[in-house]
Amino acid sequence: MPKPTIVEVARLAGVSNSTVSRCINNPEKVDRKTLARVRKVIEETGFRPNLLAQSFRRGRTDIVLVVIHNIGSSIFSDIIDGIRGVLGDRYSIILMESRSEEQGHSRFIDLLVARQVVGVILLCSSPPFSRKLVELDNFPRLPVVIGLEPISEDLASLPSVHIDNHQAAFDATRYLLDSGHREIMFVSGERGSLITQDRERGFVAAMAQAGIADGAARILHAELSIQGGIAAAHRLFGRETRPTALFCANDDIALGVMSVAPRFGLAVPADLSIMGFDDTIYAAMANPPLSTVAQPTRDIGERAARRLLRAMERPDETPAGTDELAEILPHRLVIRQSTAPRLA
Amino acid sequence: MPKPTIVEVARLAGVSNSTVSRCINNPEKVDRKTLARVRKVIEETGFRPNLLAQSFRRGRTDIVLVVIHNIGSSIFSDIIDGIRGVLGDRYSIILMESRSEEQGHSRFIDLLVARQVVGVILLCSSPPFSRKLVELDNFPRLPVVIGLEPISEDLASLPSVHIDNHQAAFDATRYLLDSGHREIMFVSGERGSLITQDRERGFVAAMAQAGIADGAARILHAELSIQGGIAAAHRLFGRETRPTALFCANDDIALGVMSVAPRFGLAVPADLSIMGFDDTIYAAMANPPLSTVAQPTRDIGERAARRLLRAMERPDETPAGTDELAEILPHRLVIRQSTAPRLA
DNA sequence: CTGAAAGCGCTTACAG
DNA sequence: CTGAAAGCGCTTACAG
Repeated sequence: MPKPTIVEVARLAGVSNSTVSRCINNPEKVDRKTLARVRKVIEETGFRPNLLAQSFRRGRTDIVLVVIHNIGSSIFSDIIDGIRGVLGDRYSIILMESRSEEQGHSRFIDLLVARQVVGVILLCSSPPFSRKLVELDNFPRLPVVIGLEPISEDLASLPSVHIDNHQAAFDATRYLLDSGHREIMFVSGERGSLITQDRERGFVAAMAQAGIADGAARILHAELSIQGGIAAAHRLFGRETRPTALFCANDDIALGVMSVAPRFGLAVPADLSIMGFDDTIYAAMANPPLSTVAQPTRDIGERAARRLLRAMERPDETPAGTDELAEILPHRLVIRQSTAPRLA
Repeated sequence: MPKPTIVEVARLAGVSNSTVSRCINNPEKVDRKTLARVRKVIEETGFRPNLLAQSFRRGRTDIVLVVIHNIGSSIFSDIIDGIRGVLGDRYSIILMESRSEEQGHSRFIDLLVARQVVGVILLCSSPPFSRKLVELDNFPRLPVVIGLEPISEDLASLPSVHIDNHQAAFDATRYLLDSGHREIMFVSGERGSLITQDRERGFVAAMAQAGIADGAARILHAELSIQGGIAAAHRLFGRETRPTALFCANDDIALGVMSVAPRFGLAVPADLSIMGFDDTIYAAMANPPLSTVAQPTRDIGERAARRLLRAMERPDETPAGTDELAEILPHRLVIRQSTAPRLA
């Protein structure tokens, strides 16, 4: 048997389509008896409105798109929990990996332009996305909020929720300096992203404040992954002068470095202190447990979702008008056993 | 200015809506000159078909839903790469966490019933999903393929792609036995899932073959996470007789156990051999690197996608007719340094 | 190769 | 509180 439509329900209940529609969407506007009768028919027939038709007719869905870099990264898990907690009941959340865009399987723009989604939370604002979004600005504004990563230049007008990456990198570097280290290097992320730049400036500033002027020369770029960390370690430990402390742009890089260190005769933290970033669940599992910079992931998700909610509910309101464009959340140094005072 | 519709394009190009529609969907059926003219207008106006209208009209989308347990788990990353490689150009892939279902933010059924998706790949077939799917069977069949986990009883009629979990657990246990261990325990997953049962039977069988009859008594149930491993370790190491080897249902459990072992004075692998499951990227990073059972993740993704493709393209064909319902892929023992022969 | 026409399943003013 | 009617933007036989 074919799926029942609203027409069929109306016929069986002896009312008009309009009334059935109201029973679904505005039950308070319907007479109690009518409502009961219609609901009974809906129950009996197993009718469910065709969401495709509904969305089409209304010109909007109730789907929020959350873009992450890749699903393998555990840091997104908490953020998305936060998002779901805020958006959960009213909106569906679909996930998209920005990675897939890079691979050329691009549905992103289709989703947006076709108004298949009502809002977007960008948990990564890497170049391919930002450019595409900007190219879209001749289309009606779609609410977009950036979480986790600070905005790229392209997206400077969008609201965002993230930590102060400059300060976080400054604090982490400062901690290593205070532990007596001088030969510190920063294994940073991919060149060019704003988040990377922020952190690099924080690193350089902390080094400069400690009287080390060539901070910028002590920055290495790596892919933000275990592989990236391993590759960086090989470049790093092959040199004549080795650092005594390493600050890494994320925990995966730090774990990669840590796995390679023994092969170069380096013990962590005796010979080499390592500091990560993100405080993923694997940081605490490392041996030795990894010191790192924690971000309030769940909170980032919740706040990003709240801002998106506001933007979706009041599309007329200029985001800049409400409050600060960027919402800055506190970070926290988590000191474990991968860092230690420099041996004299 | 409002978004142009097909009507507007037709007017500007001096043709009918039908022709514009053909230019988009069946350009080969349109005169070259006409096509060029229409395409020019499309270009100039920036027209893009409203996918919502398109999908509604066609009664189908081009969206495939992939359900994973949670995005924090790195094992899904490769699988989804595989899926995307096969499905990528023709279909959009959206991800859904089954976790969110458990939290009650259920959009799953809506997505299916409303035909907002044309196919589903279930990378977890835990109870809430399987039950809901089964309840749906009065609705038109939606192509569904199960990957990674073997089917649950509820979903016995669906095609699936996975390793032989019974054999894999048997092989892993056998390896520990061959290394001289007798006091082996299996830290299994949550009770009741079919994949767990398969592995438990494999464990018991290997133990029995080695003359250890009480294998079933040597099974512990844990949540498939680092936390689960930590909790299991506390239960386990508090006992009087401690095992000399542990086989864990996934790498996260193994890592959790490994992180706790030192607190009980247990060195890995000297006092305790630990074997994981899945070979996630973090297994190789552990200290000592974790021995584990590798699944051909990318291949699982690709094959699941191919089966789904076939099911979507030939909806009439009974899945059972094509070939075996379950496609079994080879697993592989990856022996690193967390396992060692039992000390005499 | 092209156009006129019907229709997908809903929602939404509008009138009563 | 309810119904008749129009219409959202497309696609698809059908006729020419």
